[in-house]
Formats: sequence, structure tokens, C-alpha cells
Amino acid sequence: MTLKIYNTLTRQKEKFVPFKKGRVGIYVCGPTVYDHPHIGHAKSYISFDVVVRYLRHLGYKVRYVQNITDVGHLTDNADAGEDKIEKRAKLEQVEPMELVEMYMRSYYEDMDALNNIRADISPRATGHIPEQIELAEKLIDKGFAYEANKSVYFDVSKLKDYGKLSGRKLDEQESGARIEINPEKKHPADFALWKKAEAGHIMKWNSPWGVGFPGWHLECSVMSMKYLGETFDIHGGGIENVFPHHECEIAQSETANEMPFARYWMHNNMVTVEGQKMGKSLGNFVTLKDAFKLFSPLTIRFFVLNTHYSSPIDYSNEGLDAADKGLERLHNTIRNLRERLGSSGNEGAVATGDWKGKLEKYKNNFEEAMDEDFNTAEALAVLFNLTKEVNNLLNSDEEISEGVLSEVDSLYRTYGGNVLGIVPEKTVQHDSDDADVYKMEEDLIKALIDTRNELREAKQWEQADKIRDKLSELGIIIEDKKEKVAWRKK
RNA sequence: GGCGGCAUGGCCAAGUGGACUAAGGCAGUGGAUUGCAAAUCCAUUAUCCAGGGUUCGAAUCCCUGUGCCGCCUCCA
Repeated sequence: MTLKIYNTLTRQKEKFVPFKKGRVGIYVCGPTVYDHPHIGHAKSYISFDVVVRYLRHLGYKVRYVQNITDVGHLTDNADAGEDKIEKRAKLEQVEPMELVEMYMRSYYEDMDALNNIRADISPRATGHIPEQIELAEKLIDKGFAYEANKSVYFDVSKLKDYGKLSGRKLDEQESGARIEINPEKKHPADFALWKKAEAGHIMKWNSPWGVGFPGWHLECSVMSMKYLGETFDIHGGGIENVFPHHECEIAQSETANEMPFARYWMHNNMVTVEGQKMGKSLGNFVTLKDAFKLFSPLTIRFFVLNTHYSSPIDYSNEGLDAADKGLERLHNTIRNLRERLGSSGNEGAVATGDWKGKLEKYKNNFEEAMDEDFNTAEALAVLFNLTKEVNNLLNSDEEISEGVLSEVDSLYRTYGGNVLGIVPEKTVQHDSDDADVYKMEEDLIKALIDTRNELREAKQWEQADKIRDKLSELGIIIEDKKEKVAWRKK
């Protein structure tokens, strides 16, 4: 079995062979931290989180770098307009760096909730200004960039393969169609490496060309090569960044290093809301903090993974409701399984017979799905097929060996937990971490269940149902099973 | 105007030439189980946007048309 990845650069699915045996370097474009993260961030970073998790599952030693863009770049286009971070900072009446800190924390808070494992290195653009200046100088020295009015631009016409990622040709672009042509540029498609700071600009640094700030594309080139080397394995990002951002990164990096840049380019698709792209400038975005009020982070994660990363998803309450129920079903089975696991009492640490083969089959099916360009939708289907069979097993009257139970549980932990991140370590019934509250809550519920059982024995159904209904209103679901009465939180 | 993508059951969504008599989730219907529920199980629901072509064989490849979306300005 070999992992295959769709490479935007070659426009085909390719076998994944890392640059250095056993190791993978991956760089994913991070957020610009000037607002709370939204559903779009969730899709992107969940997708790449699973990529990293699966690569690690396959045994690769992965170094995952994801930048934090903490210098604003510009509101209107790459070369004009106001710095987004400054603009927002003024609005909120805080220092730009204060704003950055605030939203960076917000970002991590939400990503942690979504169960994304943090990157190994999270470099910040403002922490790499000298390197960015150095790269711009190098490009000038090589004759691929020029200074104009204290700004520096990359000379696109010097590069024969500019456009190889996005499939664009310079002369086919309708320059100036939507933005005004900057007269400082030799060619309309030239892009800024360094911009002169106009009066009143706050976030600025000294440079050989005067006081200014770096162009947007430069940071990713600099930080990826610094931490992953001039050539590295995977570069990921949103599909909307293929052009110009990633195209420009390639131009800068490959010109400077005279080496291939990223070997596999992965692009995740967009989130739409009512069929329309969700964009910062469109103002129709749903923040994760708002979404979390209605749905659990794991439900959102499951919803995202139910569609291939390269397909768009439409965010809707109906869609999330459906996902919520599906995930609940999976969790129910796992909880039942784990309850049974501690109590079956019979020995035999490994699965034998039918189940040995079945588990092997499910593992293979899961990995085959993931090997096909991280097909999480199909991988989830494999888990649901398993779930049906596990439910049948748990419902049957036959004795189940501890080995089977524990191997099924470990399959859920490995694939549902470690790889997809949708199966929690513990299936907890409580919200509270406080041991005293936890204990009291449990005792109270048990007391009510005991009372209800007495009523049931006396066939006083009305009273018994009243307790069940009341508990249900409080979010506690009672399930009368053959052997005992179980409860769980909704 | 240029470049790219998508169109699969009521909804969401895999599958991209032959075990597809099309995965999986949600919803519906009928049944089993239950004091009633909950949970679970069983059964049931599609010929793949339209038309043409290639092929022994197509949802899957090619052409035409229709509709939707993204990029060419910041954006995950």
C-alpha cells in the first residue's frame, strides 16, 4: 500500500516519496491573526491536521510548520491599501501587537477545541524580518528584482516558468481589470517584496531601501526554507491562494535557491454558506466561537472530514445536525464497547477466529482509503461498517472474549482517535473536571435511577416515566438495557 | 476575457473504465426488541444534469449543451 497525494503542481495523483527517507517536512499557510477564526479555518486546519496525523501513523517523522501572519498586509490588494492589522487595532483601540496576541490566542483556543495537534514550529512573520530583507536583497543581486521608489518588486518577466502552479500565462491576464495598475512596476504582474511605509504606517522596519514592511509572499518562502530546507516535501494551503500567493512563493524561492521548492502542493477547498463563498471581505463568515454555541467542536470536525478536503462544503445547520447524529451513533457504540470491556471478565488477550480476520479487513480498508489522497469520507464509512458489526456483536447473546473487545477498542483508538481525531480517549459522562462535583452528580443520578427502578418494579409507569422525562430535560438520557439501566449525557 | 473545478437517491457524500446488482451518514417507511421509550438490529428507497461518441464494457474517457462555483484584489 502506498500513499498517493494529488499534487497541484503536476495536476495528478502521485505516489508520495519523501525527500529524505523516513522524514516529512510540511508547511501550511497559517492565519493572519486580526479576527476570530471562522469555519473556513476549521476546514483547512482540520484537513492538514489529519494529513500530519496520518503521515505520523505511517511511521514518518514529521516536522509540521505553520506560520502566524502577524503583519497586516493590505486590505485592497497586495500592493495598496491599509494594513489589516493596523486597521483593526485602531478600531479596537489597542496596539497592533496586542491585537495580534489576542487573536492568536483565540486561534489556538479554537484549534485546540477542534482537536488539531499544534504545529511543531509556529513562526511569526515579524520575527523573520531580517531573513525577508536578506531574500529580497538576494533577488535584487541576482537581477530578478528591482527597487522603485523605496519599494522592491519581483520582476516576473525574467522568469520563464512563472505561472507553472496556477497554469496562468502572463499575457492572458487581464491586468488592471479589477485593480489599478501600480505605475512603479515594470510589469503589472510584478509583485512586492518590500513596501515603503507611507506616513502614519505603524508596523514598519528599517531596510536597505528605507523604512517599510515586507510583501505578503515573502514570509512563507523565508520561514519554510529556514525550518524545512530549500526543498521540502509538502506545502499546503487554501485553494484561493494558488494564485498569486503560492505562485509567488515558488518564483521567489526557486529563483533565490536555484533548487525546487515544495515537492507536493496540496490545496484544500472552500467553505460556502448558502452556496456562497465565505470570505472575510464578504462579511458572511461564521466564527467558530459562534458555531461552538450550537455544535460541539468534534461534530464540526466530523462534518469536515465527511467530505474530501479538495471538495467544497456548504455550512448549514441541517448539515451539522446530521453530522451530530452520525457522530453520536459512533460514540454510543464505542461507549457501550468500553463499558463491556471492563466487565466481561473472561481472559484471552487477543482476538481469534472470525474477528481476527474482520479486524484485519477493516484496518486494510481504512488505510487504503487514506492512502488515496487522504480520503477521509471513505475512511469514515469503513468505521461505520465496523460499527454496525460491533453493535450486532454487543447485542448478541454469545460470550465475547476480552481480546476481541480490546482489539476493537484499539482499532477505534488508532483510526478514529489518533488518525482522524474524532474518538476521545475517554468516553466521559460528565462535564465537570472537579472530582467532588463529579461524584455528587453521579450519586444523584444513580439515586434517581434506583428510585425509578423501584417504581418500575411496582409497575408504576407514570411515575417512572416522569423521572426519565425530567432527566431527559436536564440532558441525561436513560437507557433500559437487559442487564442494567445505563445513562449518558446528551 | 483568461485559468480551474463541480453536477450521484428527499438531504449530505464516496466512487473516476469491468466483483457498481453505486460505500457511508442523515431523514422517511415497515418490522424486531421495549411496559412505553431510548439505544440497537433487519428490510426498503438511485442507473449517476441533458444529448452525442469511444469501448466487448462508462457514473467513471471524449465532444456539445445547460446550470452552479472558485481564481485572475486581501482571504483558509
